[in-house]
Formats: sequence, structure tokens, C-alpha cells
Amino acid sequence: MDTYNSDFEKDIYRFWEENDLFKPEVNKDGKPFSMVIPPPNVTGALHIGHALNQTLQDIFARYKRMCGYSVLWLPGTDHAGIATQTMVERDLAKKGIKKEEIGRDAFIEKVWEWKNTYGNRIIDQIKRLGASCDFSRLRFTMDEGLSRAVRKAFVELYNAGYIYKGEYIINWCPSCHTALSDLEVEYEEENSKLYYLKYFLENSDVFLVVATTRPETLFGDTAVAVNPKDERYKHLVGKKVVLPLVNKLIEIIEDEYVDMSFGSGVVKITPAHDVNDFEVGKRHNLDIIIAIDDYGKMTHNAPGLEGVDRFEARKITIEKLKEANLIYKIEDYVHSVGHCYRCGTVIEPYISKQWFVKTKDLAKKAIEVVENGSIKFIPKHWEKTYFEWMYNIKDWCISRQIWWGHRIPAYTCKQCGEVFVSENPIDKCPKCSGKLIPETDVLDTWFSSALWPFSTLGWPDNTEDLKKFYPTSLLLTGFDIIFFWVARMIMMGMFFMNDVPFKDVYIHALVRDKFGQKMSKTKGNVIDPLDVIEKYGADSLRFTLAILAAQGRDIKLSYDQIESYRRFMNKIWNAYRFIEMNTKDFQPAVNTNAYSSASLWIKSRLSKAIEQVRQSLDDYKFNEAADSIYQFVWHEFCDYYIEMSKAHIGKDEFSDEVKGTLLEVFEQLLRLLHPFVPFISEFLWQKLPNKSAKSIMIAKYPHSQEFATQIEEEFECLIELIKAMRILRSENTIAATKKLSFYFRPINEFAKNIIEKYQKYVLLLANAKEISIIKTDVPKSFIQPTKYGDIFLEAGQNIDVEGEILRLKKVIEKAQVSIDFLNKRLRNQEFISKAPKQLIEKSKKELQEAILIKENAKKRIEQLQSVL
RNA sequence: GGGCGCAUAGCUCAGCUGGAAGAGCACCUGCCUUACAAGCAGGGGGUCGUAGGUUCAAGUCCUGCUGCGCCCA
Repeated sequence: MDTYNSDFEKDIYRFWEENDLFKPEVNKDGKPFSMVIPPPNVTGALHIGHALNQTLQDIFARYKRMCGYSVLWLPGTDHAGIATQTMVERDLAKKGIKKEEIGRDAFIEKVWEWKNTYGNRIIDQIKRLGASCDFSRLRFTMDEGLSRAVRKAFVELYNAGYIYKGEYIINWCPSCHTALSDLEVEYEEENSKLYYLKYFLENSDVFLVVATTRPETLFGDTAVAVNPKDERYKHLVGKKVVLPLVNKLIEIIEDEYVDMSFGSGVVKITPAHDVNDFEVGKRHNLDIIIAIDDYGKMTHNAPGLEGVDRFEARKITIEKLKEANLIYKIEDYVHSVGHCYRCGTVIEPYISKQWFVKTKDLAKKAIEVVENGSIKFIPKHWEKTYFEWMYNIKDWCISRQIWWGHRIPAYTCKQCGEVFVSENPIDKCPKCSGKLIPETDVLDTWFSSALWPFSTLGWPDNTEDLKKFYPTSLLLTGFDIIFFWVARMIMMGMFFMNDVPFKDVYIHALVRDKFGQKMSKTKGNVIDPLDVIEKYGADSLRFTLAILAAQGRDIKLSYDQIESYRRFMNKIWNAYRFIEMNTKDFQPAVNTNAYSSASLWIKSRLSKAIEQVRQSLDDYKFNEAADSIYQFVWHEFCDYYIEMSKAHIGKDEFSDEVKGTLLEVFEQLLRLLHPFVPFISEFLWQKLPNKSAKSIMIAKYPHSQEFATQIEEEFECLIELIKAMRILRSENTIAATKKLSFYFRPINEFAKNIIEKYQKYVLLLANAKEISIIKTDVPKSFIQPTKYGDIFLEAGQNIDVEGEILRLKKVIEKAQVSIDFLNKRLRNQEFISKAPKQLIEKSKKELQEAILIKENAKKRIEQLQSVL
């Protein structure tokens, strides 16, 4: 093994799978910890957002598993009604087949074929990331069990009065040819025109100016409206105007809804094609005239335009209005237009019979459980977003006019017209024995997703899994689906299980490109996680995502960052190589009582790192956890302990002890690392002589220990002195390879003891020939003052006196800043009386140290100047 | 229009309950020192968006303002 290469990842994953390590049964007796995966679309391909989501969940799954929990992380996919149907339709279209030609059943069969062929793609991709989901429990929203759960849920909600069918104006996508819920409409600001049309008063050549962005809808106008407070039009209310082009009379009504400042203050009312107008229409009992059909084409109500597309119809209408001199003026106008979230088509408000979930009461409980802390959002501020939506929740349109999905389990009697719902198919009317016609609409995919936390565990059966793992412990997802999914799961969980679906909800950020732009295929700025895995390995990607996952901020990701954390993988790899090289023929001693100081120190530092990582993970601070490990591994274990170990190995009585400690600490830090970088940690762990289990996955997560603070104080001094020596070398541009002689003038016994006690480490890490303790100055030398005393380096003949003076002046300057700051603080009577004692003492000590450094540097400058 | 978030080193960002500003990348200097040049050692660089307030002490708490982003209507 020479250099790091992530090729082993696939083998490692296979090893885990073959040993069945992803099942909760590996810790049968542990306390349950459960998560359900936010089910990706079965048509989907893994994108970087999934990668982040999966990585963070896997970190938790592995962490909790190693802590002894019986971890169930349940995977699955959702059937993504519209998306999947569209995709298969497109496939068929290539072969020249329309779905209507083959019929509903045959089409659905085609979709299943497609699903069975390609539906596991995203699951396989998730595996590449190292996800430790229990794939034996893999679920799909359309599978048998979940479909049963959906039917049961529908029937129960219906019977409890929470589902109703009615004719309402809904968001309609003329392209997908289905109703959409409010959430599935995306609004975009668009540059458009505002048309001011002339509506003449009946039998008059006086006209009202009516402003509209959609002149083509005038064919559906059944009134014009003014605000009751609007003095300009008060006298006209109740009179009639002539509808342009149609030449029909419609009434002038008054309604609060009208904004007096919009246009001329007179608006046309088109109940069939505008949500607000629909409400106005209801209040005033207006006729409803449908001018645009379900394919977005004009109806017979638009004379001469029947069958013309709505946008084409707009142009023609304008031309006609112009010809008839019915346009008062046209202005540029910016307004927001709703689009279908799936296909981008402009939404057409449309009146039709749809099924709705009555949400107000369901929301009440869902609000309560967040208010009372039964469910916690992390970061907490997302609770506000949640409440905001929940307080203003609208009924949820759940029917979709497509074929792929859960068919609504409702039946209408052909004879008596009665509607029945039933979990199991029925064909005879229970009332009149007439023939029952099954509902053709299917349910919104999110309806089945809302049941996910319990339907996947076996509900409606009271299975062992359901008993053990519901409520789930943690839901980890993106903020974009708080309304779509999180809120609805809470409502459904409360209704069906009478308990929350999860206790903690961690909301993670969006992954953007390095310019902060949303990644999208059209922009061409996507970072494909599978690409990254190919190039850098899943571990590098995971570690990068984890260390960037600070709460409440989006992640700007670039290849540079991934590259830099790949270097970290390489560093770990090489640390292992060093250890392996040096412990080849070494058998760990059973009981080592005598430890070298370096070993005591690194174990103390490791303990601190463990503590920090555990604490950070418990607080969902992935970035802090990852950073703590990074700092420890690189800048303590590698930079210092491994270097210091070279002073012992093969050189003194601690040789074996140090080898043992290298293995011991490295073994622990692999376990510490495992949740973040599962592959390399497992791969290297398998090679260790001191591994404790079949797999690192089921080894225990390390615990911290208490160590005397003394060892850390000693090493703090030691490291500062080593650094001082390195500064002298570097500032005087002396090659790292040249062995030097240093002198140390300690300020006290403690400092003197450190240099003596740890001479071995000093010599090695500063690459020194010798280090002598002295009491006086060393003339003709470079000096580096520290708070523990001065370090000298003999300058030989060619000392650059001026350069050295300049350098020392900087030292003085720095010390002076400290002195001024601390003096100011300590002379402040209020500080002395109010600040904590510890801080006062610390400040006094620091002041003394700064003064000492300054004085010594000053003296040296004077000396040097006398030489000049 | 309502709500939320962000503004800290050239870039990307940490900074918990307030006690002298940190990391990674980039940059400069010197090194192929026998784990690692995907590396080692050292260095420069910030009046923490702005104006006030609370406090002995404010990047950190409060208020106004400016700029950017997101969500909802």
C-alpha cells in the first residue's frame, strides 16, 4: 500500500452488507433509535442535496449504532405520481405510443416495468455514499403494504369528516392535465402588460376603464366590481356595462376585495378563471362561465376562438379589441405568475370537482406538539416558518387526474349517486344495489408520504417494528419540504398514531455552487456526487459536506474544498502507514504501566477531542464535530505525537509503550472518525492488530477519560518553546535539515524542568544538536523571547544586526499592545470590582509575561546597537 | 405587503451561555527532514456592513439604517 486511493470503498460496502450490519438487530438489546429516510423520487438520480441529506443521516445512524442503540434507518422511495407518469409517457411517445391508446391498466403495467428496471437506481447510488440503511426493510410508497395504509388512512379520514369532495377553483396544470395543491405552484415575477379595456355603460357612450393582465378571460366575465368605499363609482353600482367583444350586459357590483389603487379601481370578475374572482362570485351569486378548458384552450364561450390556445387567444383578443377601439391604454407591468412545479407550465385556475383534506383541526394538534416541545426543530427558527404556515393553512387538494398513484378508494353509485369509501373494492351499492363506479382520480403523492413514518413500519398492523420504533427519533431533511412533508407527517402522525412521528427535526441547508447559485442542470453548475465519489471517494465528499454543514447557512460547495478534505484522507492514510511500518512485529503489551509523557499528553488530548465530538454531535453541530476531529488528527496526533514518537521508537525504554500507544490512539481515532468517513476508517481498522470487533461499525464509540491538567500545561510550554526555536530557524532562513544549537534562559524552575525533562522531544522537533540551559545572555546570537524565557540561537560571524533589530522591534510592538490593553483593564476600578477574580488574576499574569518579553527584547536591541 | 436568514482575512466560512478575533483555501519565505511535496516549518493579512444603546467589558445582547438572499401572500 503506497498512496491513498479510495478504490477499496466498494469492497468495504460489500463486507458490511454481507455481514448484515445495517440491521437494528446488531444491537438487539439497545435502546431504539430510528429514522426514516426522506424518500427520493423513484425516477430520481442522486444529486448533491441527497448526498448531504444522506451523509448527515448516516453520521447519526453510525454514531448511535456505535453508542449501542438499536438503530433502524429505514430507506425507501416514493412513486412521484406526476414525475414518473410523465417520464414513462415520454418513453412511450418515443415508440409512438400514447397512453390513451393502450389504456389505464396497460399503462400502469408499463410504469411498473419501468420502476422494476430503473427504480433501484437511486438506492444503489445512496449505497455508494456509504449509507447504512437497513435495506432489507426497503419500502416504496406504491408497494402492497403502503397502498393498504393509504386506503385505510383515506377511509378513516373520510369517515371522521376530514376528507370531502367538492367543486372548487383549484390550480390546474393544462400540460400535466391534473389538479395541483397550492404548494405545487411556483410563483415567478414576470414582465407583462396591463391592459386597460373600455367597458361601455349600457346605452351610453361613457365607458369604465377596466385593467387586466389577462384580456382573454373576458369571455368568462360575469361582472365588474368596484370598492364600496370608492366615491368615483358609487353612483354606478347596480348599473350594467357591455362586455367587450361579447356585447353581453354584466352588472357593476361592489366588493371589499377590490383594490381602489389598482388600475382605475374597476376590475373584471371572472369567477371561473381567478381564485379571488371565484370568491367574489360566490358572495354575489354570479354566473360561472368557463372560457378556457382543461387543456388550456378556449371554449365555445369565446366566440371565434374555440380551440385556440389561451396564449394565442390573448394575442387575438387584443387585436380584436384594438380593431374595435376598446383598448384605452397598455402599460408595462410586472406581476407574479404561477407555474407548475413539475413542467413549468403556467397554472390555470380551474373549477372542477376535487377531493380535499380539511386541515384546520388536524393542524391544531400539529401546532400544539411543536409548541409544547414534543417535537423540536433544529435550528429552532424553523419553528416560526412552520407555525406561520400552519396558522394560515388551507385545505389540501389531494386528488390528481393522472393514472399513476393510489387510486382514491371511493365509489359512486350509478343509480342513486351516493358516494362510498372502502378499503377493499366494492361493486354494489350498499343502499340500492346499483352498480358502483370507482373513482378515477389518484391521490397526491404527498398523501402517502405523509404516512411514511408509520406506514413503513407496518401500520395499520401493530407490528413489532411499529411498537419498537415509533415515534422515530430524528427526521433529517431540507427546509424546502417543511410544508410539503414535515407538517403533513405531523398532522397524520397525530391523527393515526396519536403520537408525534419524530422527536427532533433537523433542517439542513441547501447545497449551492461556489457562487451561491442554486445548482441546476440548465445552469450547468451541478456537482454530481457520483462524479465526486469517482474522483475523490465517498469519504472525502462526506467529510467535506459534514464540515461545511453549519446550522442555518447554505453550503457553497466547490471541487477545491473536496480536494482539500481528500488531503485529510491522505493524511490519515499516511499516519497509518507510519504506524504500520513501526509496529509490524510488535505485540501490544497487556498491561503497560509506565507511559511516556508524550503518550499521556496525546491520550489527554484525544479525550478532549472525543468529548468535543460527542457534544457537537449531540447538539447536531456536524461542522464542529468534523472540525474537532480534523484539528486533533492533523495538528496534534500527526504534527506532534507521531513526531515525538520518533524520539522513543527503537531508541529508549518507552519504545514498546509508544508503539502500543500509537496503535491505541489511532484505533480510537478511527472509531471517532467512523461516522464521518466510514470507508477509510473501516479499511484501516481491519488492518489493526488491536481491533476489537468484526467491524468498526459495531465497535463502541470512544469515551473520554479524565487526565491530570498538569500534562497539558507542560506540553503547552514545551510546544511554545519548540515553536520559538522554529521561528529563529525560519526567520533566519536556515534550512530545516541543518542541526542547530540553542540556548534557553528559563524564567523559572518550571520552564527549566520542561526543557530538561523533554529534551528529547525538543531536539527532534526543533532539529537541534543541543539545547543548553543558561543564566546569562548569549552574545552574538538571535533571540526569541517567550513567556517561559528566552531562546537563543548562535549567530556565528555573519549576523544581520539590522534585520535582527527590526524583528525584535516587532516583538516589542506586539508586547506593547498587550501591555497597554491589560494596563487599561487592570487600572479600571470598575473592572477590578466587577470582573470575575479568575479573569483579574489571568490578566495580571499576562501583563507580567508581556512586560518580560518586551524588556528582554529591548535589552537585546540595546546590545546589538552597541555592536553596531 | 407579511415572515425568516445573512453581512467577520483576497475567497469560503466557524465563533456556544459577552471577557484581548479563528480554520480551510489562496498568497509570501525556506525545505524532497527516512508516514505524507496530496507534505513539513515559518510568515503577512481583519477599526467583525453602518449608526446608536445596555455593560467594567460587545463580533457576541437590544434598536434603527443599508445591502443581499429565501419563503409566504
